[in-house]
Amino acid sequence: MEKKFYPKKIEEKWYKYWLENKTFSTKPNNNKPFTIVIPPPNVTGHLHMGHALNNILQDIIIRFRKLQGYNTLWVPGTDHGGIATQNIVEKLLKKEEGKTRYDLGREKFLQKVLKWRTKTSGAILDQLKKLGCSLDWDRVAFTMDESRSKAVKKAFIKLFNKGLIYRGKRLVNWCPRCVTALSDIEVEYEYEKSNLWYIKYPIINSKEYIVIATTRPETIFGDTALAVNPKDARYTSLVGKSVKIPLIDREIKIISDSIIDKSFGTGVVKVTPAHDITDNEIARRNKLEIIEIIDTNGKMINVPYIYQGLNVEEARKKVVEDLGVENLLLKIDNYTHSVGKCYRCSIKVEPLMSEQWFLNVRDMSKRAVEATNSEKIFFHPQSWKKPYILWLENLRDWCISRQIWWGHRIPVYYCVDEKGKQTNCKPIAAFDKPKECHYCKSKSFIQDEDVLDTWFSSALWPISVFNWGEDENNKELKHFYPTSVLVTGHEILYLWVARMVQFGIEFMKEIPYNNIFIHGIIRDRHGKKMSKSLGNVVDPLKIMDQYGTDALRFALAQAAAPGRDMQISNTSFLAARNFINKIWNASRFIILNLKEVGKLDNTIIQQPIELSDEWIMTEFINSAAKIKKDYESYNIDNAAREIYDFFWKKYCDWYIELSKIRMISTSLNIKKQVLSILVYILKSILQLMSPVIPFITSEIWQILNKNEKIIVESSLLTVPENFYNESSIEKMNTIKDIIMKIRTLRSEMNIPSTMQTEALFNTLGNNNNNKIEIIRENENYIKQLAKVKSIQFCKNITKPKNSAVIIIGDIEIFLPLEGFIDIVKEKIRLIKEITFINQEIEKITLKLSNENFIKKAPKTEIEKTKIRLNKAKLKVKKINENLNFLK
RNA sequence: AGGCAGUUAGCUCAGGUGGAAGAGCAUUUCUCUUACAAAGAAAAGGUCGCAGGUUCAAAUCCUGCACUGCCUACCA
Repeated sequence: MEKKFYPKKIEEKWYKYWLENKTFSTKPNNNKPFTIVIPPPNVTGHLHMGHALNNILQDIIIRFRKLQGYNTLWVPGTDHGGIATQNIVEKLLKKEEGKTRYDLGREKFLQKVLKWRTKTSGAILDQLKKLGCSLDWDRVAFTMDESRSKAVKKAFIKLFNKGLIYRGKRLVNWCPRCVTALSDIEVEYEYEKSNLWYIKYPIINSKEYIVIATTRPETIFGDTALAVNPKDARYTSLVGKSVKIPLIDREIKIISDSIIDKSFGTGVVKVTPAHDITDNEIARRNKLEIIEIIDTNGKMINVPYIYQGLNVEEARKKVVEDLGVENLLLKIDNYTHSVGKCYRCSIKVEPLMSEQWFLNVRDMSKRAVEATNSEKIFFHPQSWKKPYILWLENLRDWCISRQIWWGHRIPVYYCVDEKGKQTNCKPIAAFDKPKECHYCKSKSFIQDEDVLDTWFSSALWPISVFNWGEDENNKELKHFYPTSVLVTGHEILYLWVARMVQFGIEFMKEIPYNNIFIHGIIRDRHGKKMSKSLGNVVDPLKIMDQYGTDALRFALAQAAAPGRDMQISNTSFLAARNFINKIWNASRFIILNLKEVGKLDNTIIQQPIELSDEWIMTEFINSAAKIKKDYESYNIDNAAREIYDFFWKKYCDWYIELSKIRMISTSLNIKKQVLSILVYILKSILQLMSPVIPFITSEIWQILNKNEKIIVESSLLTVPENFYNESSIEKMNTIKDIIMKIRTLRSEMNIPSTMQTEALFNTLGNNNNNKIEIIRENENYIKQLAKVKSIQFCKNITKPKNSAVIIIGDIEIFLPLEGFIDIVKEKIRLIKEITFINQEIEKITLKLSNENFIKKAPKTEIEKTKIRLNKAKLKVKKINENLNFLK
């Protein structure tokens, strides 16, 4: 323990130790469980700052609860990441072999993905280890392993048999690039500059036109009506009439629907039910025909030959051009609107008609809302509760099928006849291919081609990790479920969190967690979201190498106010690293001194014998209570700040410095006494720090207690409440104030630090024995920290020659500074102080002369103000006296 | 369009229940003082977004506005 900089090597050493000793492996025991399931990162993923933050916060919570004696469990795992993973492997396939997944076929392609995933999935888990995460590595789960697959099938079959899962042709969000349907929340909306095209539709049997405004002229071929608001007087006479669709001359009717906004565009809307959600609803209400004109690859179909096969953009250009030629384009406005994009590939989503599987979530949502309203689930911060409930209440059925290959294949089987043709029998949901159809006795079946939305398996995560799929009455599930808290960013609140609640209630009759801790997003120092395209990504692995894992953890913890985004930059990591180093060095000081006194029974705290002892104990008791409360209420940032403040500003700056007086004592007993307190507080604060900075605290703890349990497995030391002494804080403040004022003076007078001065404490009047008593008792402190060699006490003397003065209440402190005092400087200093105090006096006098203040303010407040005024007045008087003396 | 946050020192942020503006980083000055120069001591730096209101008293409570960010939405 010689080095002045803390050794980073210990991080690897300690994690290895924890792994080898299975420190984080948990079995149900008699203690109260505290459980967290990890938000499983995608197998494709590599650790970014967001992961680091998310997992560090979980780790902090788990580690703290372990210290408190809970039966803690944090379950690790990874997600198969459906579309995202398939996309990556497809790209790789194209690059390496120039092939598409169709060239390989389903089976071979899946083998390829599996092979790839075994290669990569270890990486992210190793990175979690590097972060120090106290996950139970005996329980690594994967959303597509056997047990999780069983859970998915089981859940599907239950829902299917209950009639909640159904198949139907509906308008869905479709990604033409991923060639699959997406759920409503997998679409991200972005603003885009575009145009509003005003198109003339000729009215039948008339020379008139009716003009519509649209952002999608290419979809006119799919129009099956025009719609106006029934209350729109401009058009009432036209409702019921027919118009011709430009370029194809198909006739459609003008209808009315109250959803139409009179003030938008011309107040007339072209209705394209097959490719617009609103239009689809209008069509349903008005029983309109649905004509599909865009296929699953985003190409035009069922349109005149010249447009056939064009993609949407090309078709738009051509249609606009042709409308112009026909003189049916009235005008083009600039227009900015939001367009939906695929959350996986950012390609524009096309709403289109497609046969998909849906899950009816109405009842589940209702019960999820009830659970929140009845306060079974708490949000941290609370502000997320409202949007969460609102979302659940407006939820539409969930499109759960995807037209990709990587994922849980829908466990639905259709029976086929001898010719291999699908029959009309009811499809069957089952774990395995059925033996025989109940209806037609056919023995051959085909399985549904689609796979399930990744989030379907994620929604089962809190129960599937406890092997619900295999046995829903197993001991572990009963013990660890419901889990204690879910820690997540708000970006997957709906995608994942809400659905876990729905499924938890559905399958376990109980919510999956009691608390939802939502943290913010990490931004760069300009407040921008970190993204690859912006090139502002900070790699946590690099930060760990550069500053150490503890520093990374501390910096993130300190910034993680619930629900608030955080800006983080190198200076935060630097500051954190310096703090870690401070801990190391302070511990070195104590350990070096411990060696000198030999063995110290550090389980016994000796009685505080002087002010600083009482003070640090009292401060510690206060801080410890705050830190614990902050950990428990997910205010990790506050806990980190309190730790920093207590340890550095109180323990190091004052207590350790003051302990040196006794440390240089020749009496072993005196040394032992102060060391026992130093060690007790060090050990306790190390414990309280250890959830945030597990490595350095483990190392120091072990040096302090060679034969004891490691800090991770220790129990929090009891706080000696009987040493609490409120008055010590006030007393200590008096001493600190004096020391700081002397230091300031010395600094302003440029007194060399090597020079010790004398100090005269001059008491004014008679009624201040209390304070002077405190100073008398603790004059050592002033000598030690303010570089004062001797202190004299006197009463009502006038200022000695060549000395500077400090006035604190009714005590004057004279520092004789023969040879150092600069009379001019001292004068300027005193005058400056007087002007400052005079301003204060003015303010207070004004306040006290306010009749209403005297009448209405509480008496204590008036008293306080009066005392302040008197003190200020006295100070001015004394400074003036000193000033006169200088003349 | 609606909802929710935020706006305090140059930067990043603290400031339960209203009673004299706080920290870290950066800056300046001194100090390698026997745990720590990745440190210590000190200084400087603020009309608490703007405008009203409630109150004896507002950074804090209320109303409006502005800007920033996020979420939601059937913006044709």
